[in-house]
Amino acid sequence: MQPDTDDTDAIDRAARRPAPHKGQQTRAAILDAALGLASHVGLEGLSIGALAEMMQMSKSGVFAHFGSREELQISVVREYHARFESEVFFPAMAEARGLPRLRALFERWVRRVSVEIDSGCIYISGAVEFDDRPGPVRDALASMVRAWHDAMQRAIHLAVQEGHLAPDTDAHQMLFEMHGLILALHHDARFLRQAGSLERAGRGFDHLLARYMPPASLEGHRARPSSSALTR
Amino acid sequence: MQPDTDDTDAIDRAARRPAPHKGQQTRAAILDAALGLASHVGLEGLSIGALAEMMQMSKSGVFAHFGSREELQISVVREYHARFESEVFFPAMAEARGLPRLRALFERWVRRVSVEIDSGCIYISGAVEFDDRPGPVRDALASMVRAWHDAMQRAIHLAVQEGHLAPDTDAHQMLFEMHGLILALHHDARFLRQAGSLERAGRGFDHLLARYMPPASLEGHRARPSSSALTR
DNA sequence: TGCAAAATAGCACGATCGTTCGATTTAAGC
DNA sequence: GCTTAAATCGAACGATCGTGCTATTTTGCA
Repeated sequence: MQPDTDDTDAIDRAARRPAPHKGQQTRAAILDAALGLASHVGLEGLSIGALAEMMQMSKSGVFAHFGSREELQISVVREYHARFESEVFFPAMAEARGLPRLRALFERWVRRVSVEIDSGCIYISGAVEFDDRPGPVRDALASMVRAWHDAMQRAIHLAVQEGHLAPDTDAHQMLFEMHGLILALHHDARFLRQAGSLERAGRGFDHLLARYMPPASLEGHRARPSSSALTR
Repeated sequence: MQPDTDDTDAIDRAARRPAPHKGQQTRAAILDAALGLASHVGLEGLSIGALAEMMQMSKSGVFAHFGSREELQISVVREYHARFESEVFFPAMAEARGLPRLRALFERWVRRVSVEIDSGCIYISGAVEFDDRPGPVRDALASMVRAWHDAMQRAIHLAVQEGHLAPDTDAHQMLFEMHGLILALHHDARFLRQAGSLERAGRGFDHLLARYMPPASLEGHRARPSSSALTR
């Protein structure tokens, strides 16, 4: 998760001039509403008219803050990314490297998705909406998802280095299987409204840990992958 | 997968009268085009105008066959369901019950999704599009996905009965994890355009089989879950 | 071959969409 | 407080959407 580079706009707006700042406030407020709206109807369903009504503003007033619908969508994606980072990534990085951090990452990821059972995850819905739609929105979405996956893979590698996972662990493969659990959780809980999905995701993660555990002994904290906090 | 009941329309149109049948032909042709279109732009992106242009027909000519856009969407879902059944479910049912059948189900499921890397799976995209949109389209979609999941769970139960899987296997849990692999495949291959996703799905399935294998011996064909045809 | 019915076309409607532009209000710095 | 720039509004445009209505063409059967 690289720090948002090339955000020259923000610099322009925030720092370079002494600056009027009322615009930024309402822009942030609009973005907040847009995020909530997009969570329900998707990035494609996001309409400036609906957003304006929700903000009690005129369409053109909202529009002026972004210059185009596409730029609005990209801004929403960036905003989502920032929140995801601060709710999932950064807190988990405070945990000790290795298994504790990996577990924290997954738990917070799951918690985020399960909170979003009522609102939808933009990474997931966006992936489906834009998998066939080239353009800057798709690019922004993909690069952020990739950054997140890279971060997860680094955490897995660290866990291998720490001896918490088997030395022959295929990090990409393990990430694939973890991601599958998240997607299945989102599908079953949000679309099928199936109870118990949260617990199934947690159990699935335990299965993964058992599978990728180091061959034997060597460490003390084994005997069972010690069910994650999610299944409690 | 119950045989489509309550399709009184079809009876009405096909059997009750000696019947003109040109309409049904073009209806089928429209449905075919609609399926292809919806695979790319989603059920929500499906527009009668685009469909008419693709069919070289007038909008109202297309419209008349369905009576409403919603009915068109439902018809597309039903058509997709029928094809899914005949490409995945029925052929796999020809395999011997237990592990062979379960393997065939998963392999054909994966093959179907991987063929759809260029066209998109309507079950998956539809789940995301309609997870927040109550109505008959969502109901149709959900009931068919549920039917498919039930079928998979029955196959798992049979594999347990045959002694091919551990007696304490949680069929729902295993299905959850299998479904996750499919969703991760769809995401990584279609959205991220990531090479090797197919193999990762196959390997993930092997991991699942290893995990849910019966405790020890008793059967001869073990020593390793024998990599599925997908990883070859 | 003629006739009724089915299939399709053509046109118009109201709604909503993103976007543009000029006027107007509001905020910020001297 | 005045002034200038930023922020917002209001109205309109062209496009596209689903849908209804009325002709017109095509089809299937006697």
